[in-house]
Amino acid sequence: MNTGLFRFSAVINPEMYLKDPESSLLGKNIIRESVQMINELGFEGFTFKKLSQRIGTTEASVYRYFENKNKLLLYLTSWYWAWIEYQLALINANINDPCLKLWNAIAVLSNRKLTDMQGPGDINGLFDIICVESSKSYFVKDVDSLNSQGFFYNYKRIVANIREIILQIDPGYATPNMLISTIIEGIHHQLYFAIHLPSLTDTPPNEDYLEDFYYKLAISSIQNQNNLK
Amino acid sequence: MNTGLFRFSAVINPEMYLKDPESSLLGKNIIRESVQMINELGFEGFTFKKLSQRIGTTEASVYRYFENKNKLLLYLTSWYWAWIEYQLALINANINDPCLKLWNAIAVLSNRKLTDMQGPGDINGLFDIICVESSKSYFVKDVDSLNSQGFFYNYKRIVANIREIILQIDPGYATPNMLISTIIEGIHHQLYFAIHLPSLTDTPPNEDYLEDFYYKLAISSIQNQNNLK
DNA sequence: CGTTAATCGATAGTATTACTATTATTTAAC
DNA sequence: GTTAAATAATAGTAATACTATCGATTAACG
Repeated sequence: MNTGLFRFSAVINPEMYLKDPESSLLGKNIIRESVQMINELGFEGFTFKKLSQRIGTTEASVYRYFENKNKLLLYLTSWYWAWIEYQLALINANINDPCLKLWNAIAVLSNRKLTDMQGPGDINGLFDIICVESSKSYFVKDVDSLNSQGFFYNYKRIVANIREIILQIDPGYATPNMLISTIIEGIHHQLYFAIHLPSLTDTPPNEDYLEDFYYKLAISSIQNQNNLK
Repeated sequence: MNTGLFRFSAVINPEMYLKDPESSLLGKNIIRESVQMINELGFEGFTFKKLSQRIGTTEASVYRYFENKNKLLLYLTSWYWAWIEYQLALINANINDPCLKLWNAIAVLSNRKLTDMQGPGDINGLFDIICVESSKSYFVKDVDSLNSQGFFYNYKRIVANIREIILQIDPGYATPNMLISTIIEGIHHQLYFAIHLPSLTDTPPNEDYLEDFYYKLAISSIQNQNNLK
């Protein structure tokens, strides 16, 4: 619950929707229930028809908000990255140690360090969608067109954001973008593998094994880049 | 061209197909053209109808070989991993240094060190499918059922294979599976990002930047796991 | 040489998906 | 109280993802 005098509001490229889902009750229902249903049915099994039946409206009404379900997925992922940007700003406010900042960032990306301010909607359900379905928003034939329309801007901002932290640790580190995107996608994969394909990951020895693994991976890569033959 | 007296043959779980595509000319056409068409149209745009028109047969005939296009994708990815297992065996035959073995493995996984023995079919086209589409074979609602039927066995074998190399470098390394699956998925992502979302990766400074990055990442993680606070 | 079985092509048909269009009704805005 | 906007209701289309049936061809076997 948000009891404060300000609240989080995601900045989303308006071209992702036909009508702003935040602007009406129906729009909010579309967002809330689509998160639920994508997790229940998987993105392939999810359709606007099923969604409209569940929220007691018609397919045509849903289509007035989103061109198709891929655009809806793009909207959800962009919303998530805006939320992450906000979480990063909060958790690293007034912190100077760049290593701690990196640790915090990795914890936030692992959905572990959530500030007490709750997000609107089901943020855990949304995180599950990010882990399982979000790569389907860019592994598509029209990725270049989507990219030129700025549909991946929110994701890119997070990568740029964490790149600055890494460069604070070592301004000479050569491949910060590769490191960050490897870690982000890695977190999502490992969480999925832990549930569905456990032999592709390792049994968690402790609570924060995931942050631990990726933080150490990052730090050792940064520190060792010039020490290896 | 294979001019030798033995040739590569992939071992695939027979439950992935209804009729072995290797057993007939039509089956081989299905495999060859589906690799082409999935790359041209993307997996979502690819249909059995379009495939059958292209190879001059009927939809029903294609359905006699594969239950649906997801099973075909599973077949293609399994075929790829069998091919990789064979490549790994060749490139690391008679090599003792586990670090060199790891480097070779990462080079093979990056589609860079191909032995002179050509694989049947378009291995580069298949590799593109692996980078872009293969995660869609496990990010599905019925992943657990597919997994229990052994449909990801060939992938798991590669991970187990490279885990042994890592444990040769350091028998005490705690998270070899996480490291390997992170690297494998990372390679595929970075190659895709380099073409379509370049701000999520870094501009390649040299030819083997990708192997270089992931090899250093692996080695520094292995060497440093106990040196960090 | 003839029978049988397997394979494939041809055709047809169904349920679902992914939309688009139209109209009437309700709600909100001024 | 009028006007405009939003939505519900209905209908319809093209494509997708299959399934079923039926001959024609080929191969396998005795």
